[in-house]
Amino acid sequence: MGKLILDKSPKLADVARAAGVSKGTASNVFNRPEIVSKEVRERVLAAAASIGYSGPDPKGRLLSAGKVNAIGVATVEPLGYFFTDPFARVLMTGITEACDASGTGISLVSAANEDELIWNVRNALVDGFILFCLEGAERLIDLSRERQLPFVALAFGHRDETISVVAVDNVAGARVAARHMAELGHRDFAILAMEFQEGGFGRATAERISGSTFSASGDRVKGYLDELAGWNIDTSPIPIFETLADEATVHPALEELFSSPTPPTALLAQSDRIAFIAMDWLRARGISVPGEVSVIGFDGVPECERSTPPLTTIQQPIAEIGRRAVKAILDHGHEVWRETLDIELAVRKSTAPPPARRIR
Amino acid sequence: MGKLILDKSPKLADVARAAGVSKGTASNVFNRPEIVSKEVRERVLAAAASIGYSGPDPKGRLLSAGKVNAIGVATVEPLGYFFTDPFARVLMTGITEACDASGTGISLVSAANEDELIWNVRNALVDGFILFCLEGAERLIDLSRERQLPFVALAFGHRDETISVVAVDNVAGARVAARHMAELGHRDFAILAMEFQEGGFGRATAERISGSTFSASGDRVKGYLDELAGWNIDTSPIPIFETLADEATVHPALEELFSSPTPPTALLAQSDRIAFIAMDWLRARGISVPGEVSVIGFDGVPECERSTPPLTTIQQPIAEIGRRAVKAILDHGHEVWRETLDIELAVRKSTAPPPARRIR
DNA sequence: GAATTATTTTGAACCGGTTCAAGTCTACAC
DNA sequence: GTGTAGACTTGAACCGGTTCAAAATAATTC
Repeated sequence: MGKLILDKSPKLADVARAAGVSKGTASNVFNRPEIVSKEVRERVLAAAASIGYSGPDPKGRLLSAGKVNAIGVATVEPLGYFFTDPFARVLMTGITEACDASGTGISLVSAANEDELIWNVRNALVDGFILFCLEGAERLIDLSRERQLPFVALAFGHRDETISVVAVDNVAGARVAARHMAELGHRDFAILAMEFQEGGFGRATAERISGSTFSASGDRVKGYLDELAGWNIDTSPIPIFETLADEATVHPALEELFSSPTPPTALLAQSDRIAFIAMDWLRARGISVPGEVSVIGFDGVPECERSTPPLTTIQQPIAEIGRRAVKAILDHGHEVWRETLDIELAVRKSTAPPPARRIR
Repeated sequence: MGKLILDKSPKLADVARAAGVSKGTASNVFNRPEIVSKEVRERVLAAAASIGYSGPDPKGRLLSAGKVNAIGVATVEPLGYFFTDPFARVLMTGITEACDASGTGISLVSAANEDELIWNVRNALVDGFILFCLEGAERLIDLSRERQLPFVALAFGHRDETISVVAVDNVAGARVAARHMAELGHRDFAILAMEFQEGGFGRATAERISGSTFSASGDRVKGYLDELAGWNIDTSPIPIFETLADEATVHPALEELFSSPTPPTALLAQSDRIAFIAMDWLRARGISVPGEVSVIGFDGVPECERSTPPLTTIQQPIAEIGRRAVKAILDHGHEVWRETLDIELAVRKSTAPPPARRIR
């Protein structure tokens, strides 16, 4: 009955002392019990039980083990983003599948504000990062690079060839979207784009597009225009509106477009979200989709099947992107790993030939 | 130009040596720069930059800091559960809100199989656990207790008074559900219950119910029956079917119920999920809801508003449960914290008075 | 110029484990 | 009785930081 009072939770060394063995042996009892003699093993276990020690603290193990066995999924958004955003949710499904299969944990890294994000990325206990590069991609990438851990950027067709990326070919996807519309006979287009540069919206100028920081939006515009040019359509008058994918920035664009004497018959939306907002607005205005206006989205979130009308869109292999990202981290670590996945056209009910009077 | 080759990533000690200061000072440069003289600070930073050191490794800090600054959210399900299950998603929304507000990270702890779950719970780098106790509650609770970290169980009206719990009053909720149906005039009931004991389904016996391991289902049955007894309804013939909340176990129950000469006019479903499956089945059979049969759910997931018809249900404050759980961990640590939140009846379109011919 | 006080810096202890080369012990063969 | 392989154990080094009392240095006061 040595010390009766134990103010701190017991540690491995206490167990070892209580059992009269070395720390090394005590450690083995918990991690490689088979190499310890039965007798000693039981003695150590008994000692552990008697002083209330319930196995090695992972915090201690971590340092020497080096590996956390978890990957961080990071984004510049509040944490709730992972559970509310449709795209993110499907992506997470893919990520979780791959993590489950490999016994890897997931840490959500994110923040409401810049300072916290920095702290969170710097201090996340993870073996690598998957970055949702929706915006603020640069910051996130810089921070991750600082950590000197493997990381892979998603949905980010960045020019920087030195970072790992799993993404789709945005130019090709946009071409497919535009081709679909052209094949249906449309000739009057408008583009509802995502941000080209931080926080911008409104009618977009050519320089703003070419100087886009967020390359996905720039690439998609390029894809649309390249394709349409191939159909002998003069692309220069096609209006391009930059939006933040919310009603506040999409509605004004629509107002402007549909107050024109010759409104577009085909709306090329750079994301499903933008397309949904547009369709809601059109319905509220009594403009029929696809009767008067056809709308095509981009991404292929599950909601496309349930919208009214169901949205024709460019389907990204969202979950697959997630799975590949995990593999990139786990199997390829620090090596630069770049993968481009195929997209598919998913035709639903929001696209049709233009109204007869508008066929030229 | 001392050592040109650096095979391992530099550590704080290397920086200190390179800058000619003590390790303690180097540490201060990164954590409390204000107490270090400008001159020394710059020298250390320069040394760090020159040998490629990018700030203290959180793995090292962890040990002495003690706190991870993250809480684990655990369940006995594959990781994808957090992103696909509607109830879980709303819960996570609440949890993320509270975590965002307090700058706490989230680790998802979960597993496809038992062994992995044990490993994951034992090794999760977290300051506490929130347990989704849907099933396998005991295991999860035992494992968490072993870790000697604060934890709180959700949606688990466990008898064990020594664990922290944030939940709703299932008995009261069920009473409200039954009362609503009774007030509408229903007298012919059937109960579609969740599991009472691991993996069970089919017609449930009284002993199976009273011996239920998963108390939520038992409590809800109790609530239904208590309330109905108060309406002078003989509760003994009310059929109670245990289900796994999937089609495979709900459909047979419905087959049996609706092949009877006097099928129920009121279906008390213990979860929205069960209610949705029931409504789908009824629609497929051409049985009108709520014309011929009224259905009430339990939980209040967002889908209730979009089902056909929209589901009348017992609304749990799901997100609030999540928020409170985080607070329980963060603010109350190891102390036993028990909270019972109020439920609300959400009347939608799936309940109505019984068909005239069935009013007694 | 000595005594105080404020500001920096140091160095050792500590956080809680894991690892592995070297050492001890046992058993069995010759 | 000696040699040797096999089975356990030991103990020190290490993982990468943080912390804080004490020492050193600088600035102020009288």
